[in-house]
Amino acid sequence: MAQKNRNRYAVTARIMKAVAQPIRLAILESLRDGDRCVYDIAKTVGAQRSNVSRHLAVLTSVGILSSRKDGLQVFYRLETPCILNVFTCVRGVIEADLEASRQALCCM
Amino acid sequence: MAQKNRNRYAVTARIMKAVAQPIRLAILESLRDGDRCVYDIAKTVGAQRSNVSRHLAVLTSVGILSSRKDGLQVFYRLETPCILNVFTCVRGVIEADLEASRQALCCM
DNA sequence: CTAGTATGTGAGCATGCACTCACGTAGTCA
DNA sequence: TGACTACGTGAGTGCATGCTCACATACTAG
Repeated sequence: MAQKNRNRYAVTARIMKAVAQPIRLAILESLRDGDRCVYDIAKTVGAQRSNVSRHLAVLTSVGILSSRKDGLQVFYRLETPCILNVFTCVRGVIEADLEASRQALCCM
Repeated sequence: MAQKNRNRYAVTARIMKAVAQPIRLAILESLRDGDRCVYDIAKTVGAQRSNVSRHLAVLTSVGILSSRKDGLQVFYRLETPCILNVFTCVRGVIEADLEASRQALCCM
């Protein structure tokens, strides 16, 4: 049971780590509206293509993205769009932080 | 605008990184039902107290936890329980992965 | 076949991070 | 005051990770 939980935490952490990186978050949002090729993603995100290629590999390895080759280009696609919900989750944390800061200021 | 997004991604990634770690996920779940002291958390999670203490500091620094001193003990509390929703988000990804594997097997 | 383009990848480097050990600090109890 | 307890933290270590450069690969167009 404890072992099962440990495993569950490991898997969950692995997926979250794949997402918990600024460039990779940008990549995910750039794919929100449909498939795009590496060159295109790199331009939007503002990073080097070789670097973006590695990030895409990480996201693909945990099953969040899938790729499809079309001629010279490789198109990446959001396989599990539900991952974008983490933005909402984290937004909750950020807003709570802001609220806490506001309260702290009010009481001074 | 692009700068603003970059900043947003950085903040989001920082919070997600704070959570994307097996022990810290275990800590969060152990606090689901109420405040607990460090010694207690360490016992549940199965890690050394000094290590747990550091993890607690990380989670506190991003505003997810808050601490309260009571005599010898320090009690930690889930300040933003909504962060537990990430478990649901990631569960979606895991289940999609499983489904994909199943489909792949069926087609063989 | 040749030139050119989009992508992936090995190597190397710098940085960050998780973990442990040992010690310091703050509080309790006799 | 002195022994004990819960907690935090500096220092050191080993490993993971992000980035870049250069090159290999796969495909297209002429």
